[in-house]
Amino acid sequence: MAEVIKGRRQPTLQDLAKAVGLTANTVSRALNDKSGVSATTRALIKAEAERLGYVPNVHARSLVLGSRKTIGVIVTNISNPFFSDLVSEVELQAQHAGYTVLLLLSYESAEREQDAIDRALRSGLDGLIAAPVQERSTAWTPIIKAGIPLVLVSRELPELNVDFYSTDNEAGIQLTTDAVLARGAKDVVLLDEDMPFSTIRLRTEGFRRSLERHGLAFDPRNNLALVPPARSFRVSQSWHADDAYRVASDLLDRGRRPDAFVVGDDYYALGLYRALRERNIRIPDDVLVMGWGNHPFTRFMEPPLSTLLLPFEEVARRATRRLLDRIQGKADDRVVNDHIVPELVIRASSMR
Amino acid sequence: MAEVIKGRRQPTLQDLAKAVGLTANTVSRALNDKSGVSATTRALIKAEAERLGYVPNVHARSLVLGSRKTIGVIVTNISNPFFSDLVSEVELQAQHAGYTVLLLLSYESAEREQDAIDRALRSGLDGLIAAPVQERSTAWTPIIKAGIPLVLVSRELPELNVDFYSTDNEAGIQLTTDAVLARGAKDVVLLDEDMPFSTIRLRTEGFRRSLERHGLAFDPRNNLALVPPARSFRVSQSWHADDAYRVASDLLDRGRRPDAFVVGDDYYALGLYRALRERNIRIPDDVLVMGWGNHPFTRFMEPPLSTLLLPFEEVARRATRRLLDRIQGKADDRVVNDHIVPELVIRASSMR
DNA sequence: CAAGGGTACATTAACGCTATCTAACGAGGC
DNA sequence: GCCTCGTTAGATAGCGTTAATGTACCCTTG
Repeated sequence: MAEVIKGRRQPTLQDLAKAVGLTANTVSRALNDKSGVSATTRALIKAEAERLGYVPNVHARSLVLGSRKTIGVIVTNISNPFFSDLVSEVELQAQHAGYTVLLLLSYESAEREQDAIDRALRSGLDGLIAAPVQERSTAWTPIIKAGIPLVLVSRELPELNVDFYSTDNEAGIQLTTDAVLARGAKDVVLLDEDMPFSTIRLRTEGFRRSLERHGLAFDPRNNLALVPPARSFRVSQSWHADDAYRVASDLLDRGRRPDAFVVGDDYYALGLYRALRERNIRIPDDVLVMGWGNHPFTRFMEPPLSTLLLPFEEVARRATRRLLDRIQGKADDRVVNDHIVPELVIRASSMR
Repeated sequence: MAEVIKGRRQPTLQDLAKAVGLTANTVSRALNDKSGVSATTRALIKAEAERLGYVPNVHARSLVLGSRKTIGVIVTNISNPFFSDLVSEVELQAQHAGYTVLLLLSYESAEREQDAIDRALRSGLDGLIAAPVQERSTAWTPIIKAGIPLVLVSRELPELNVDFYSTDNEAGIQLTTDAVLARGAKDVVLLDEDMPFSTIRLRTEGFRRSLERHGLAFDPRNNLALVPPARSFRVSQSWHADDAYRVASDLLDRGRRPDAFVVGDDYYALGLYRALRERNIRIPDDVLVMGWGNHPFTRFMEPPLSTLLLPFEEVARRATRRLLDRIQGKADDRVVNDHIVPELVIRASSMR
């Protein structure tokens, strides 16, 4: 009994061939809908395959075809809604194209990223979509050397000269900044993370330009409030709000009273709201607030937070299509650098 | 030139063997740290492997070893923080054990789940962790027949007779219900999703028992407010809050004034807060509110929401360990059914 | 009815790796 | 100096599939 259950291995192509009295080759062609098999034999084979519960061995298949029909995704952390949206959409697109997705997490650490790259390299992937952690691009060269198509998202590594898709951070910050300036704000503070990422640099730059375009001076000491970088990326990002709360409280306690805040993360707005509320500073009457990310909870903040809808799904869609094109050799030689402009979501926090 | 770049395929074991003047066999043993190779040759081989950038071909390796060192995870949706935490932790544990993770999403649809199962079956996985969508267990039997170790999480399928790990829904609802009852609530409403899941049934049951243990009657018409089931699982779950807002508003507009709400999802609390605020019903003075899930934003709600910390990471940790044990044949024959008790997080919304 | 062409299947050979078995070699014991 | 034994490496086989090539056989055609 036990022998029957435990000892029965998965039926192979050979077993199937023997069962129908044909050779493995014919059976293979029949199942893969290739020519050279009569309709009746094909039907017979397929019926028998069904009956035996035959499942082709991917390992053997991958070996001979040189492909596993799998793409890898390296992101820091899927607790971040941006990345979970991104990964979800990649999975969906990949699925449509008959690919599966290998998930590799780097947890915002260079060593873990290196490890993820190594594992990607050893996983026989057909392609890789990655949001890099470090600015050092050399970690990725083995992927390129191995001939594995690579598409970057979210954070750019210009030296690598590979396709890149991202939300347009510069356009985004200009949208949010302009929105408060259009409502008459004259003294705006950008509350953002103190991290050496290109994304954050672009935001600061765009912010400065928006102010200057409106004839306002940009002074880092006055117009910038920096939230210390994240401590851990495992846990949910509520500490983002805590840190922002502290930074905003300090600023307000120093007597600073800007008439608008533009933040780099909706969670910062959460902390900022509390800091303002504790000091009876009213939103939007006394101060305008613009968020970043359109997190699901923002619509239910009090007052509802104006924010920026980031097109991460579209980023993922384009990146995946591009990757699949590269895998299938259908892509042109041009290296894509695509920044997708986000969308303003205006709610009460910025309306006066 | 182009020929050199494009034509150079990945070096194989044979290439490496030729380069060092040995056979593939010896090289294999050297690289895999098996006995039968002298220390000096081993070092020589490893150096040459490094120099050539040799990466073993997983396809061939998987074929001969019969394993891909990959486990699959099927969940409905990683936008749900519970599942993203779950998947993250599975990835972390798997990584430690030298496994990679294949992500398959079912989007809360039976057809997509079936598709995910098919793809899992055809992916040559060593094992599978899944949170099932449908209650029909037959979809999973091919996995079991194929001898792929399966561990279920979050939603149970008793007929399947496989290991199961979950947060303890019954204990959880009793914790939250008892918390408001202990603060003197006499008329409690459970605001939960109207879905035929075992998890939700268990919650309703536990809720009823908590009331009865405190000598209170349970009447579905009075003590239950049902939120219509989710429409789509692609997008973030802010509509959860919308739906809850509507249901709560209806209830309040019918003149019903319970002295406590216990909800099945923190997002419901978000909608509930708004409905209450609009009617000038104060939390916690007029009504106590208990959430479910300890989402990152709950600490920053006004007032901060008391809620339930769900030990999804622990669930993932145990499930993954069990799966790896099964894969490695180290598990006992006993089928595990493990419910991990959540933890109360008491904040202002339930304190009076 | 022989030549030609297509169909339907079989035979053989990879794909790149690991495992088992075998051979060569040098060291040590009597 | 012969035998034994342990160590190191080579030879061979096989994992399950697909691709390339071969070979019957039947049908058509002049």
